[in-house]
Amino acid sequence: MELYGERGYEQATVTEIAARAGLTERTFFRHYADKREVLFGGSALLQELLVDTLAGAPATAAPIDAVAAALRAAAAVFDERREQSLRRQKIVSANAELRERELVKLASLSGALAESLRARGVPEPAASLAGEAGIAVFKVAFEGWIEETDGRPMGVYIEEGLDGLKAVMAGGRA
Amino acid sequence: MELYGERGYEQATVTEIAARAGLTERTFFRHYADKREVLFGGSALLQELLVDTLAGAPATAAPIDAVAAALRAAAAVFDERREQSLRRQKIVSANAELRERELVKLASLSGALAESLRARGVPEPAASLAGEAGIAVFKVAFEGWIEETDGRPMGVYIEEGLDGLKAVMAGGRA
DNA sequence: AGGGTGATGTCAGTTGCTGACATCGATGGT
DNA sequence: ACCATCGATGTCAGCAACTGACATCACCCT
Repeated sequence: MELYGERGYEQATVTEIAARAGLTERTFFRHYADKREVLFGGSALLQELLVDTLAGAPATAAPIDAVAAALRAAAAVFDERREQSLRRQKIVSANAELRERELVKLASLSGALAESLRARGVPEPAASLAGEAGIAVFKVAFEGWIEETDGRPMGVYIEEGLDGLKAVMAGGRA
Repeated sequence: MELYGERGYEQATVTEIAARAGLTERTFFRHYADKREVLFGGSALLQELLVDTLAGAPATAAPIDAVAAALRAAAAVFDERREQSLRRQKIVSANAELRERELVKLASLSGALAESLRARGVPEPAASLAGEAGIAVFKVAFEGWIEETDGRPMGVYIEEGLDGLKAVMAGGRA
């Protein structure tokens, strides 16, 4: 399916993609809601991992700590698939429509975190804020992890992001 | 241009919209990059307001305080146009493509805040984190402000969001 | 008057995406 | 073994978003 890698996302027509997979265009659209979705199937798994980890955190844990646990679990998964993540991200960031869709997936993750926090009894707006904060940290950490070439695992970037956001919200200057 | 309000976003074809404005479909696409952009023209103004306000904050202000000032300025503008915001948001939230585009605009705001902070000498990743945090607060506050029917101005929701996020990041439970 | 410039119209074409209907292979009950 | 059913796939026709190429027209400047 990585015809996108060869010719770029826009240049690859759905008909070609389907043909390459031995299928019809119509069949493609029965499996994926639209041309973009092919690249975002894994996001549902990520969301599941985040929610499950968050739900598994001790009931006494503060919301931000439960979110942090979820982010750490996610980071571990990404570290296992660095190559694949890199290839995928290269395609996504090269195209506006794909970046747009990525934001939708991130927003969905944020919503899922918030929902999961609410299930633990965290009231609004704290639940939504914690969900958004978690995804903000994830975004910034992921970006750093993808760009850097030193072999630092994503978990390090997550901790850096968590600490950085805590400092910022406490009125820190760096 | 609020043919969207009458028949819903999807039902209104670009040809119709253009005709209603006394123009051609082709001309429409010369003014707007795509069908969605018509509803997001104001976002550039909002971005300008945020950036200018942030740039106008005292050089001694902590990043989060500069961001807070920008959010307060934005809130004031929204309060002046509550009716228009409500009508617009009703259309946007009713359609997935429009919600998607809204996320792009919010991400752009976040990036602009970060850029502006960097110009003040705030290092990465603090600048990006503060930008993301600001937009997170904005999102949650806007949502609350739009849904509620009591006449509380958006500034109140912004303060609530800022305090809430500070509490969350400090390890608070509500 | 004439020439340049920018906004608009016209036209033809590509591509993402959808609905309706046909086909076909596997599965399961009798 | 037979057939009914069902899920996945193919076929076809069509709509609407979007684009490139070219013509036209209004307006301004000299």
